[in-house]
Amino acid sequence: MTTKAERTKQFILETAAPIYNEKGISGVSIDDILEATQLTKGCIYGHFKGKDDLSEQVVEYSLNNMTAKINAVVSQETTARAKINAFIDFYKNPIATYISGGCPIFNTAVEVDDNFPEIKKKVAAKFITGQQGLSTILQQGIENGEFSSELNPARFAFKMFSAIEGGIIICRTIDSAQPMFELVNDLKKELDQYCV
Amino acid sequence: MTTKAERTKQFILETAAPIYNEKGISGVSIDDILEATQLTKGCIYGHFKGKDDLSEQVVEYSLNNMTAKINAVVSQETTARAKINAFIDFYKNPIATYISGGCPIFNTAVEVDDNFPEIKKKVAAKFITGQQGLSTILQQGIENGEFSSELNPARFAFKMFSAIEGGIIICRTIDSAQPMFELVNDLKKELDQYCV
DNA sequence: AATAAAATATACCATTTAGTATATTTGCAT
DNA sequence: ATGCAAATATACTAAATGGTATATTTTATT
Repeated sequence: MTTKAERTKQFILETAAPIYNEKGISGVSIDDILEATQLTKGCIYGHFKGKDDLSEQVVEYSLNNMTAKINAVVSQETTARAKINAFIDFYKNPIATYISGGCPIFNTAVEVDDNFPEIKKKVAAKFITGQQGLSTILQQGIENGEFSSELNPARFAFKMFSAIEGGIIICRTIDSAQPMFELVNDLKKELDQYCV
Repeated sequence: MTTKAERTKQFILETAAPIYNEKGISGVSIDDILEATQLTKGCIYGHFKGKDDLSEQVVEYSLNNMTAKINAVVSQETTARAKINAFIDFYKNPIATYISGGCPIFNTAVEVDDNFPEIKKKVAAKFITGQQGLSTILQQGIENGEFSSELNPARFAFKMFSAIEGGIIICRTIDSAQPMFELVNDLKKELDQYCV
């Protein structure tokens, strides 16, 4: 059974997550969170040591939430090809993103790069496990005969992930989803070339 | 002849640019700029209306500086192929970037997405002209027989640019340039396929 | 060299922000 | 149902931040 405090903390994390994703860590104030949650300082500071702690936990929540969602979508599929397509499709709409404000993994990566070493480590870990996950799927696709051994799993995974994340950012900035749809098709076609 | 004020303003922009690129607009305080420039508030506010104005002009300076540098590098080459390679190579080192802190176009894009509509417009314009520039180079490459007409200039340009920018961010976060070097090679190889 | 205008420095103010001490309310085991 | 501990609210403080009014210095023209 969940205690009241656990539920409140969860509620804070859930409510703060999109705000952090939109405004960025430096752009969020405690008052923003108070207003959104309709809670008070005493309550927030009862659950978090301070703003740094709050930021760290909110970002961690967003990262975990995002990767869990991706894993859920991908693991529903059975073939390697279908898994990769599911991954690509998960990201295909750059405007209406899973969590408002774009991909939290990337948004966070850009911001913490030079200034938040602790959070940076967490994002880096997500990149590495994500990259490994995609590589493994592609590798298994080669092993079970879906893909030709010409395919380099790690390199294709990196290129695909980079292009998708970069594409999202460009599309969100120019307010057009069209290039992303084309990109998604191109990436699928590129993988087609390795289908035996 | 440049006046003292013009030189001071230029100095402020130059000095502030990497700070903004590293910390982000929301992460920079006026005091950061005062400390870096060793100037005083009276001086800063003599040149800029306020923090918003300063931010806007610094970002604009960084964007223009970046695109001018890219243009310089690309326009030195004569063939379409060499121009594209020059573009790719310009971005190939994600750790030691032209301006400290990564690509200012992308860093800015991520931050202003939801909160700074005026600056967002400027970044969007850079994306669009950049995309057009690359497309035009590829198109001319087709026309002069360097590339096959199978190549879709706009789509290849978008994929390439997205992958490069996404790759930079991932590499900077995981503190490794290796995947970027591989990506750069893969992109060049991909373009090779269209060489006649 | 003198001077007006432009540029820069100094000293201050108001607001926002993070954080804390303490009071009050609420949850929950007995 | 009651009492205690946990959770939340209130009221306050200190520091940081953006901004301004005014004084001083510097630049450049005559």
